[in-house]
Amino acid sequence: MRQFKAPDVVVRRLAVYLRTLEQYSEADRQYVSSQELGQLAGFTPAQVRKDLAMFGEFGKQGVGYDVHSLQQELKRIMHADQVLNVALIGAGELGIALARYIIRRGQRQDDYPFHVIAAFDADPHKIGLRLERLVEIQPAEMISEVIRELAVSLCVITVPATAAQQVVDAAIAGGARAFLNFAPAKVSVPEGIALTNADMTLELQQLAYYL
Amino acid sequence: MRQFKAPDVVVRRLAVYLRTLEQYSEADRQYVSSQELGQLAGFTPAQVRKDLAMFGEFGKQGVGYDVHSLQQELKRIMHADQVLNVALIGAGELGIALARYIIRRGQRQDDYPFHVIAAFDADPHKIGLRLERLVEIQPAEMISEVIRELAVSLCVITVPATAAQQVVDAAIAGGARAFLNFAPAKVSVPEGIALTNADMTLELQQLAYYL
DNA sequence: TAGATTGTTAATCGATTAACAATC
DNA sequence: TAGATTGTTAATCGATTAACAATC
Repeated sequence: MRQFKAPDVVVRRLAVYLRTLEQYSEADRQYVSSQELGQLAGFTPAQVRKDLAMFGEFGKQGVGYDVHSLQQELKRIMHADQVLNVALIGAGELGIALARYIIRRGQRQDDYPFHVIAAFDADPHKIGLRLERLVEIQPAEMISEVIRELAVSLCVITVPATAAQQVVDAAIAGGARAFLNFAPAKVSVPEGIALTNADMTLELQQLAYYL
Repeated sequence: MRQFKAPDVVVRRLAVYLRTLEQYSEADRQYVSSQELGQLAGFTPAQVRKDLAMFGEFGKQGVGYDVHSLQQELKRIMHADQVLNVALIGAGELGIALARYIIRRGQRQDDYPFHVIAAFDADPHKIGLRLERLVEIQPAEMISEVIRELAVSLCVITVPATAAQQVVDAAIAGGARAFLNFAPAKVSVPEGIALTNADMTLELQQLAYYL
């Protein structure tokens, strides 16, 4: 297990740093300072240094961070250096669109770490259909079994609110450990399981406050 | 303008409370305690009370909160009591799926506050097509003008990363004030404009850390 | 009245910012 | 060496939790 628990806000920023570094990497820049990285990522230089220092000493005083090696370190920390098997649970219109989005990105970018390898739906009419001619939709009853067989670690949840908790429970039973939940429902997960809510309506409702 | 600035984390929880209250409302429960609401929403009773107390005294000691009136108050605070005009910018597969999701929810639930009334795309072949036979896709050049004419306040951004900043700028020029950004790009907005990032890859990358 | 639960204050906890010695 | 920038410590800021008087 991990020796210390980095705050969620730091993890979020690390993901942004990693995305930002790609630009420097593509531009073949050798070094980047916390100042520059912060600027482009939208954070202060002090925060960049503090965040990175939580995981090691990656910089050179007076010079900055080596773009390539920092990118490697961050990929390692964020597990972006390994293939992660993703399952789609709920193959409605939204789910299919999201899954296609991930699959296509993986087809364009060869080091894209997220591979959609399973899809599930409760509707018998959808069973056997394939996403992008690749991923076959399987019945919801198979969730635990298939997730275990295929070593799925990450699930995208796009079922109706009423079904969310039960499919997540089934996925956890199969060994899944992280969930991106688009269902407008509160889903409880045990210690050690990660879940992020991405319910569109909730996001829009939050934004509405600022109007 | 608003007299005090509630922290973003509080706004997020308010949106959850509002969603949670619907369940009590449908069950025709008259009162709910901070204990019960917190339980169902996934927060502590103390936090519920503190959050609500920031906006007024909505409860009765010894009794709890009147479900209906708290719901009304929260709707007012969150601007869920008024129709909010939403534009979709970027009518690719993901955008269309998200817009349909919002439109259909509005068709099912008559007090759903988000109304998609405009859609834009840069692809000439898509101009004139309609989402759910209702919302016509217009050219990207029309963003500022149409947003102003139709009084759009909220935009869902589903364009490629390279186009994100410019369409947001155009929307702001037209008077839009809040953005839900699905593009994998950092978008800068001036003071007073709200923007939430909902980039799927970023969300998945964050989750990957916990594996 | 007795029991329950709020609204609020004080205590704790954690994250951000500022500053600077270390050092490339 | 001189200039630049890191890693880290201390100071500040803000959010959460605990506790309880007020009161329905």
